[in-house]
Amino acid sequence: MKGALLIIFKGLLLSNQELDYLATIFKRETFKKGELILNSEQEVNHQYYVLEGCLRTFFIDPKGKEHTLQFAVNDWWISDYISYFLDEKSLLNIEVIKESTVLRVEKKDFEEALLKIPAIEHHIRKKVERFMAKSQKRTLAVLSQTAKERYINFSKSYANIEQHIKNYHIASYLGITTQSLSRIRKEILKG
Amino acid sequence: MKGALLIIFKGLLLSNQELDYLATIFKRETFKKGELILNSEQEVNHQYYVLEGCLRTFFIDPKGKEHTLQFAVNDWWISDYISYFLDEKSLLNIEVIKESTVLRVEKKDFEEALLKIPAIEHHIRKKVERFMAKSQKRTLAVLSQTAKERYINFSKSYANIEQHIKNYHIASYLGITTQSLSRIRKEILKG
DNA sequence: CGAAAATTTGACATGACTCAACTGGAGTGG
DNA sequence: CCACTCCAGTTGAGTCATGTCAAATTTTCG
Repeated sequence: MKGALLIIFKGLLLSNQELDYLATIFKRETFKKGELILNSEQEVNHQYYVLEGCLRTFFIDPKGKEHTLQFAVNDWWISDYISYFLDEKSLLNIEVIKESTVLRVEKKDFEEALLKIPAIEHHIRKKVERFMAKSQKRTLAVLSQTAKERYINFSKSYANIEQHIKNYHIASYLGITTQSLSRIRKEILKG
Repeated sequence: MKGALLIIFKGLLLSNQELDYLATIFKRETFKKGELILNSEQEVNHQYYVLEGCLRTFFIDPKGKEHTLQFAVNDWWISDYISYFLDEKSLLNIEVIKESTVLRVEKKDFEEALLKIPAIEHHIRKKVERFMAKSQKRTLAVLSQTAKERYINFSKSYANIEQHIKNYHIASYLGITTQSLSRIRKEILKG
């Protein structure tokens, strides 16, 4: 567990005592491909750090269509952050795309750790800031780019995970149908 | 200035000494309607806290079309956070929609303050978290809702600012043209 | 191998865009 | 006080990107 913590908080100089304490609040869990590990309608009060694997959060709209908000692979955090950060009822689902090993931490415990260890609060703030800037970039992409442009950028940014995931995962991330994605790919191949 | 700081950091118990220190890093500025207060192509290393007024950040895509990312009114922060948080070149512009009074703070100074006063670091982390969750909500809205639905939700959420802003500001926030917005409104009026 | 799931293809529908013309206020100045 | 201009907003006609529905094909995996 301590090894994993060194990965999460790499760059920080934590004492052995601090690491021991942190080790008590993270629980290692393993999930199989296809599992839905979050689909409550209640507030989400935990998050996961991904050690290994691939997961996604998605939203099911009133018409039943899925929209993927985020993929998470090694060294990413994942949760329903809309619920977690705003203390609202959960809207999102988390699906395990590839067998995954994660560290689960409860909000209550994590908040306590952030208060006790200012270096971690600082580290996490920086992480959330980058997360938020990336989210804004995504909004801009959806607003300003065509489906084809978004797909091309997606392929570049997520080259490493594009193999593991289904086309309908990509389509639902890009905000298009699988049929459109199929046509876009065909068009790109033609040149 | 101290009064303004009490608004920014309301809920925090700051000593007089801390307030004096903070007062040295925030500079009050006033802008007139129509001013463009950010359109550099360099990294953005400052942000604004809005005391009074209304501003927006927008992106101009390669075809010259504007996309509004964020409106900011009283008690909001505004900057090109894509540049500020990711240390990338600026993509965004900030336009003053209504005469505004803001407090400007440099990133260097602000980061120092966050390190010196952990209570502020904590406060700001919580703020960024909510900001990020709202940004994710926006992404979901753009992906899952029709233009009409987005407009209706916008009207509800921003009822207070809808009067001040032009239709083309709203349209560029919703990701549609002014013509489409005009048609949507007509349709809504008909019932 | 065979069934189920995923993807592709075709025909058609539709929401939103583009371009261009028109309307209606808000100022401005003679 | 009217004529003029400018800007925002609206309307119309045609186009285009993407969606829908249904069927065909390919891939996956028990």
